Amino acid sequence: MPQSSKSSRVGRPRSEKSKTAILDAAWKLLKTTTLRDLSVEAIARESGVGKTTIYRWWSSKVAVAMDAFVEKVLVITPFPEDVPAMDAITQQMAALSQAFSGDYGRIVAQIIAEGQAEPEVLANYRSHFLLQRREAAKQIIHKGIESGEFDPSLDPDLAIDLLYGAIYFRLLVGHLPLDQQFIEELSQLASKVLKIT
Amino acid sequence: MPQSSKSSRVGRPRSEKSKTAILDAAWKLLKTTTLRDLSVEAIARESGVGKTTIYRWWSSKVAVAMDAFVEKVLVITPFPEDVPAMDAITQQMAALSQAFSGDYGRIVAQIIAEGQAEPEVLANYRSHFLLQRREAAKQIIHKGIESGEFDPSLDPDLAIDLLYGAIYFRLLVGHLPLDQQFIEELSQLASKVLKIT
Amino acid sequence: MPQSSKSSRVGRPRSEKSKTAILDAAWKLLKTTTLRDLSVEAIARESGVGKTTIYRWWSSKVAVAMDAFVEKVLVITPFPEDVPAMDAITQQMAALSQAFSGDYGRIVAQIIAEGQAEPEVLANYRSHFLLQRREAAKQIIHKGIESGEFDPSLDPDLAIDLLYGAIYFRLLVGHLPLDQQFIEELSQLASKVLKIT
Amino acid sequence: MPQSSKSSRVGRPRSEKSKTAILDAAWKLLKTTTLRDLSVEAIARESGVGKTTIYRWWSSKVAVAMDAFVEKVLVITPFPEDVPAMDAITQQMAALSQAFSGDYGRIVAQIIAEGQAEPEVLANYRSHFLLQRREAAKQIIHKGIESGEFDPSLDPDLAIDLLYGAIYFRLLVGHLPLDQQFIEELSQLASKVLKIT
DNA sequence: CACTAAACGAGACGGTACGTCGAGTCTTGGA
DNA sequence: TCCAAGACTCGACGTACCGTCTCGTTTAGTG
Repeated sequence: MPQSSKSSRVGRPRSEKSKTAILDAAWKLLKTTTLRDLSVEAIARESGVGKTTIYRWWSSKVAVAMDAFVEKVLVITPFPEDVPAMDAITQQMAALSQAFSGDYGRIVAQIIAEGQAEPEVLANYRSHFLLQRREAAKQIIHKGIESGEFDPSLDPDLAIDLLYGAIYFRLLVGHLPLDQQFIEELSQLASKVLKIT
Repeated sequence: MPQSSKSSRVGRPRSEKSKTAILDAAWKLLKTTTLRDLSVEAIARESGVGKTTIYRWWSSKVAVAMDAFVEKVLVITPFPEDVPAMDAITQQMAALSQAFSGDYGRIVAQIIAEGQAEPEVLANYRSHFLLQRREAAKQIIHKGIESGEFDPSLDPDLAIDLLYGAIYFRLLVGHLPLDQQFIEELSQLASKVLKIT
Repeated sequence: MPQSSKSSRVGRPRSEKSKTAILDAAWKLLKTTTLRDLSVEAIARESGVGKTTIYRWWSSKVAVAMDAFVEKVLVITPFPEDVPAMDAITQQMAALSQAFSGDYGRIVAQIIAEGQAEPEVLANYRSHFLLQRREAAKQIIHKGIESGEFDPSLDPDLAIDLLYGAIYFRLLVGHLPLDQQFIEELSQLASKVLKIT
Repeated sequence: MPQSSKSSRVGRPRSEKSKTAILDAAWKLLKTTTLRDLSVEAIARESGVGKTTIYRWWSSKVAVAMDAFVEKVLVITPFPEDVPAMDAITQQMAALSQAFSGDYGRIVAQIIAEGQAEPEVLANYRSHFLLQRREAAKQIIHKGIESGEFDPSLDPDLAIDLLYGAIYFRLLVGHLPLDQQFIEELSQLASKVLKIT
């Protein structure tokens, strides 16, 4: 996207003011309605921007929502460093569960929901958020295996799916809460999954 | 809703023909579009029924879809009986993964997706599908604990969230497929989660 | 249009209230703006009616304007009866000129203008207004010929085009006013055109 | 606008290339669409010119169209000289009718149409085209009166409105064609209007 | 057997949002 | 200072569905 360097340098440049107004408005609206009920029209109204301007830069309301989301919450839930692999995993899972139990989670859930009808949205979610976190998690698992802490026969992808799948499952289906007790028990069970038996 | 017994017995009774026409039409449409793009208007058009009739008996298109879904797929993926607990679990997970990798899965995913904006839909999903299967799974886990096969310190809910969460995670986020390899590895890892170490 | 008698009698009947609200609103707006600047959106807003309702019954804003116009001014400028043919013509021309010098004329001019881009509009104007008046005028000319008052070699169509063409010319091009002097001189010149020389 | 003589001589001079590109593009587009459907945007696109440049020199698309029109067709339908007044009139009317029955007429009609909503356009039409022709016609009528050919009691303006009004009437309302028969009968009737009885 | 009352199909209703187009204005860098 | 390019706000377009509202028409049972 940042075709920075040389590319088209003629014409009026994109207005940063409009861009941030749009993202701010989207974010503000997202906090009070569902992504489902959000509309491009409302974003335009709220941000004082023409609808055309939104459509010029984003393909749909969900794309706007995703960008707004990225801007606001990108830095959340990093993996801790310089701790044993097991601790890094459990601490990050705890942080994610925590984050998912608030606004952050509600919006992630809605993005994944919209993604069921728009594959491109889901693909964006994966490439913008999920994959890099999975990569980080895999690194840690590998480190854990190398240090003899984790079971070398593990498939890291599957292990991640189990541990994080539990979090997403509760987030999306809502049959049980992402509360403190969940976090604690999950950490314990994670040991069983990851460590050598 | 089923004010069965005594209540109002006067007036024209509900038309079974319309009911099935509606559910059939909904199901047919669901196979070619998304639940998102399904509309009450289209169901009415397709089934040759007045919109009013649909709204008289269902609160939304998702409610219709869920009923259509129930009618068609209720009997899928039972837990096998008279086998060791571990086998019962893995066989059922395999069956569910299999089912989720086709139309069944696509529609479940869309129902959960719609549920993000309509809590009542999600509640229906849980009460109509999820909970009874979770109950069955818990029974089996308890049986496994009693027989000394499974770890008695397990929280069955959490164990289920890990194992089935992995399936739902892949179904909803689509980062990896619900294929044969997944099923096999999942079964192996399930042992680690459930059995005594 | 009035498919009165038998035709489709199912479904909710058309709302007379909406119909008149639409025509009233259109007429009101026409008095303060141009037909060009009139919009379906504005009519809907002003009449408190959904846009769909307008589009259900009319093909464009001009069609609405024409109907509004018909409703309001259909009865204007009839040919007087029981007077000599010459007087009938001149009196009606005077009445028309008068009418055309006000709102009535402004709107007729705009309808004809819109008609330049939409042939169907022009066709409607001709069939709803023009032709019946021309027929009436022809009748009178024939009567005048029979009574020996008018020149029997006249082509009534052409004569009408000259006399009324002058009125429309001034209306549409605006180079000279449709004032009292015009009316008087036109009446005199009409004699020359119509009578036996 | 033509601040001709001395005024600001600094800065980049107006590009003749752009000017002709604009007028050519406008004319080309006019031949395939209506003036109504013509847009500044399309002219800019077609001529490879910035919209700003068009707005810098013309007030609207109609102004451009009029200029394009002037450039292309100004020299049409002069009054013949050195013939009897009656012949000069009828020959010119014939030529005008002829011209009006083709592209020329279609565009004139559309200019007058646009003029209903933009008075300035109509004023331009009158000053650029109509008035000079009317002046010429009046000259001829006066000549005819002086030569004893025409009725001295005539109001030339009114006479012109009758004769040319018939042509404009048919052009703009389209109820009858501007064909050969019309031209012939119009010439005959013109005699009756103009000559001494 | 007539009467009542609810369900039915049809389809019109007031709305909201869609995604697009063109209007006229503004803001760059280059000529 | 002009020009092309192109981004800007604005307002209207015509369409699709929403959920509600009449209509006239079944289709039972009840009196």
